Amino acid sequence: MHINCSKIQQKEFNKNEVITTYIAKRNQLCILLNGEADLVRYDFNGNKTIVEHFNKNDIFGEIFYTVSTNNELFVEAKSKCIVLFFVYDDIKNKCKENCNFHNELLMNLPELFLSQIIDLNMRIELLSKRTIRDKLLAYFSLVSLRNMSKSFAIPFSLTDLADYLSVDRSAMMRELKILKEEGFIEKSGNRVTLLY
Amino acid sequence: MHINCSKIQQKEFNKNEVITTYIAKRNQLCILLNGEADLVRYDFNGNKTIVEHFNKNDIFGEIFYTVSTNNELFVEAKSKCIVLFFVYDDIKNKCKENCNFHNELLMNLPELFLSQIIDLNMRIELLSKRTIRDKLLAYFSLVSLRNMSKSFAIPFSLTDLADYLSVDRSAMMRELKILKEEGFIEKSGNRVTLLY
DNA sequence: CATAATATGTTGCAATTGCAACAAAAAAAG
DNA sequence: CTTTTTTTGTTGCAATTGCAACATATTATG
Repeated sequence: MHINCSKIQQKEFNKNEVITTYIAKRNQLCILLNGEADLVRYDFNGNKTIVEHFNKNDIFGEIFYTVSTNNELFVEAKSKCIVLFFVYDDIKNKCKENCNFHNELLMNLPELFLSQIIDLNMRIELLSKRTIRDKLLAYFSLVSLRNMSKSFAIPFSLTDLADYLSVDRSAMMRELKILKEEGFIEKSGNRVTLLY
Repeated sequence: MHINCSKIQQKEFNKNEVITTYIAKRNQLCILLNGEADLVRYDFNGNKTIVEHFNKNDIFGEIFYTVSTNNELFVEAKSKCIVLFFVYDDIKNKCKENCNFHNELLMNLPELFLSQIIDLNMRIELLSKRTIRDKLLAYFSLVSLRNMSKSFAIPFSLTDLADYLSVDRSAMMRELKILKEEGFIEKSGNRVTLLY
């Protein structure tokens, strides 16, 4: 697909490159056309949180954060990525060049936003679990549902999973071990099988 | 405003009444025209979480939860509420009665969804804080920003605030006391002043 | 206004979690 | 194929948190 609108930018990123930093002034909306990326935050204690994990066709950008969070937020490529950059005002107010791209995006906006909301609500359900065990089990049942199988590969390194669940890695490893010992799960490498 | 479409329902609720339960089959979308309400979840351990707190013009409903969460979710009126009930398909596929209401809602959907996303992202930021102290401080700074003042009333009971931050109430009370003792905040009743 | 129900405030104790530090394994880089 | 870097796995210990059980204050309700 060829982009004929001067206001849309398409860029490529290599693994570990920063795709964008949230400055919350430019009203940027991005679409991940290809690859995987993480939205990452470091708080003032140096704790890293993987706020979201993006796959093909996921959207992200400053427009989702108005109130300043005083923490640095940035999106990092986890593999080779192709990203489209829009300015939200050009979508909302209809691009003057009246290009297909902007119009089509405007049509799809509700569906895109809706799937984003669904993702965020699942995220909140995970984070609101009180213990590491409950977070792990909730996360596993989610991935299991997605893959429609009791056996699946965690799409994260375990280090990243801890940052995603917002818990200490070593404490999470300990809990994983206990879950194995108690016969709730089987695990080898990043492959998990639910035994319940 | 008079509703001329037979597919839209408007209902009133008294305090503590259940406005809707999420069954995730009816594709329901609701708009809170008046009052305040909480989206509440109880997990299998009996822990209550206030997932979201809704004010006038906020939206909620099943459409935001597709993947079954196996936990009971319901919306509870915290004061007298007036609520509009839509079915999302009637909005998306354009209502056959071609009523103003559905059309207008369709127009506003992106903005409504967007503000929902912004709310959810702030929620995630709170929940991903590692300690009760950090959750409290992040929450306070949020309310402070909203009210544009270092001094503000918490719009929750403290019991509800604990359920909102997903922490034990007594542990939260303890932390509040320590924050007072260490001179970070002043607090009397549900009125808090930030001293930093 | 009396009574019931709910919310606030407190504490000891046990369980969970985070931190620090390390060894071993695996993956990436040259 | 070596070397470097990152990830996994483990543990002791300290800090944080949750639980249970209260007393008191405040708010609803008849």
